[in-house]
Amino acid sequence: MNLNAVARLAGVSTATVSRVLNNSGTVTPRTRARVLKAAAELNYYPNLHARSLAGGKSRTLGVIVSNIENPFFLDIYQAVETGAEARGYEVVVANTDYRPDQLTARIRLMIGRRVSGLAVIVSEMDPALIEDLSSSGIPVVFYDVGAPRRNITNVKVNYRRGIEKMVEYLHGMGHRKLGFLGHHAMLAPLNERMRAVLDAVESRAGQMEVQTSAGADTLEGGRQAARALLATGYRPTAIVCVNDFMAIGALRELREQGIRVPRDISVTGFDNINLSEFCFPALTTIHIPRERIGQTICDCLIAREGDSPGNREITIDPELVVRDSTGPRR
Amino acid sequence: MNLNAVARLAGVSTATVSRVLNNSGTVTPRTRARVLKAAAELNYYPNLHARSLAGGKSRTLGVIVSNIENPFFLDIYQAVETGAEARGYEVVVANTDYRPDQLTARIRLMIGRRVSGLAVIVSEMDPALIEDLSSSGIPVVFYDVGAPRRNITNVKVNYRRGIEKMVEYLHGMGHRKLGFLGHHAMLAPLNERMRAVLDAVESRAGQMEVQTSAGADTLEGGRQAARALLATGYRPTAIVCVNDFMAIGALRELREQGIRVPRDISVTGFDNINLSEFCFPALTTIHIPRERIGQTICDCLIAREGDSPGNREITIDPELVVRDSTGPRR
DNA sequence: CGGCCGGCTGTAATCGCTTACAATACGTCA
DNA sequence: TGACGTATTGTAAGCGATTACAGCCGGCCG
Repeated sequence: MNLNAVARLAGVSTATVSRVLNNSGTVTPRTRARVLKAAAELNYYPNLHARSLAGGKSRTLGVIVSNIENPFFLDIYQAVETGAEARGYEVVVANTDYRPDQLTARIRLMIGRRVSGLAVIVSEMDPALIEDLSSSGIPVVFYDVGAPRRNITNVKVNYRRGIEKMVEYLHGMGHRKLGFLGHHAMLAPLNERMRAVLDAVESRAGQMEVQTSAGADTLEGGRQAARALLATGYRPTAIVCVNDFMAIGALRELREQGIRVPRDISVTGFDNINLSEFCFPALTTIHIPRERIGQTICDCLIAREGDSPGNREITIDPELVVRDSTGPRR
Repeated sequence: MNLNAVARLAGVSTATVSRVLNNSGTVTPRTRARVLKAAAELNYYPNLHARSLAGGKSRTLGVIVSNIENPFFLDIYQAVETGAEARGYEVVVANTDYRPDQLTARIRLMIGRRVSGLAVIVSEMDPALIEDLSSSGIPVVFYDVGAPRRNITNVKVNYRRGIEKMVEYLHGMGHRKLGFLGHHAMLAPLNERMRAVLDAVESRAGQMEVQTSAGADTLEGGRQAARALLATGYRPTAIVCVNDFMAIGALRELREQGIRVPRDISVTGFDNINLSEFCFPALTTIHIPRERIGQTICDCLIAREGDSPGNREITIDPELVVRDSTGPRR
């Protein structure tokens, strides 16, 4: 079932069929109707591969995330999708599970698909890959990693600032012994987020201390990280989690150990995913505007005529949201 | 950056390059090395559109879901992804938000992409679309809707049975006044799930009664549906939710109204998503084996040589999982 | 020494579409 | 009536791969 078949049935040339189907050029209403009728009759759907091959553009955006199970990433994907749809673009999403080899494979795949723009929302990036992408020429947005280049825009969240607000808040509530729960992808000692916590604590040296623990970036991972932390015998009065998703896992572990939150231990998240309001107790967290990030990504990737893509850096300043999972030290 | 460029740089023909890149045919180790070097040097990534066009196959599976925000759908998608990856296939996912027009558009898109298989995991289907898909000839799996055809397989969960188990369990716990929380896509009076509840209650006529309420298939939707139900003045002793996701929303509403679960009201979910163990109280629910469903879908869509696709119906019998959100009536 | 065979490469058709350019038709105006 | 501009349609050259088929070359056998 191809253009040719439709053309034959309608008694016109393929060019005309193409024009009708794309609303381009000029076509008599009569012919247009004939063509549409033929297409419908044959149950014809244009081959999009052929279309992008011939047209040289795919009208498709790629989104690569570390863990689509974590609502934070899902929200960003959905925001991009919304923006893309409004502009007549498709979105394809891929997951890396924090695995560097997967990241490489996914990026290859996206380049192979000749996406017209690519958003890479992952925690760590091999510089070689950045180089690859940069030289590929397609507009790229990196989230939270890398530096602007010709065709590369960076969206950064000021995590450091967010963590500082959080630690300051906890300090103000009298907390001095902290726990920090991260996920494995953050084990790298120079990880931005972990560093931010350590630095924030160190800047109040002598007053505060912190111990860290890690698990997978899942509910269960958060639970296990909490369990591991407590199993060491360390007794923090507040546990800072790298994100809300893991915090919810931690909440469960504490609940099952009979530790009351926030009475015995305060718990904080990060991201302010919807779920953070629906868990019990509702999480104190840091708000990251995922919707805005998604829009920004679209704006950068789908550059309007004459707009040059890339070479910008956009920073987002996160805000503290206090709910029920934190309270004064007792 | 195309095959031709690589061929020229390597001093061979495009056919040879193609053979090297696909590990097909026979190529001297020396030439192979030259080609690979040239490809690497040029930063060459094959154009997948051209590839599927020429090859006539896309090695891509499509998955269409109603609401990817609901972990139930996400889990199925991920399971399909896992199975597909193991077989060297890609997966593209699309969301309908329960909108029939979106469903049509997404199916068109998938056909346009010439996916080699399509899984449609949505609640309602226009028969015309089924017809369309059937005649398109691509292997299709419908979840929970439609009937087997030449190239169509059906995976069905015996909801009726699941709901019956649930109602029976609640009845056994002494509950007589039920509430049912659904989502809007189920408002259609002949909806399978709602009917199952009504039937289960009616079969115990005179003893049990039920009132229903609906919201969006989101956390907030569950909360609002719960609020709406209670706002009518109706006081059920147990609330049955159409799925876990909405149940978690309902839990929040009850908590905020000072209604204790399960002391004052029991709450049940459906699906047994991971979250159902992590919310508070942990949900009594019905287990739907998402992983197995995903595998089954892969098995059906990626038929081995000589295997004829479609024309089967697979039924899954769900199981009751009792946790902390339900208890005896008081 | 000629013919044949098998391993390696190259040539060119093909996939289904877009699009620049050519061709045709038709109405208008002098 | 003939020239001409405009609106509509057709012709055919790509887009970047795959792949059937043909060609070439060296070795082996009779």
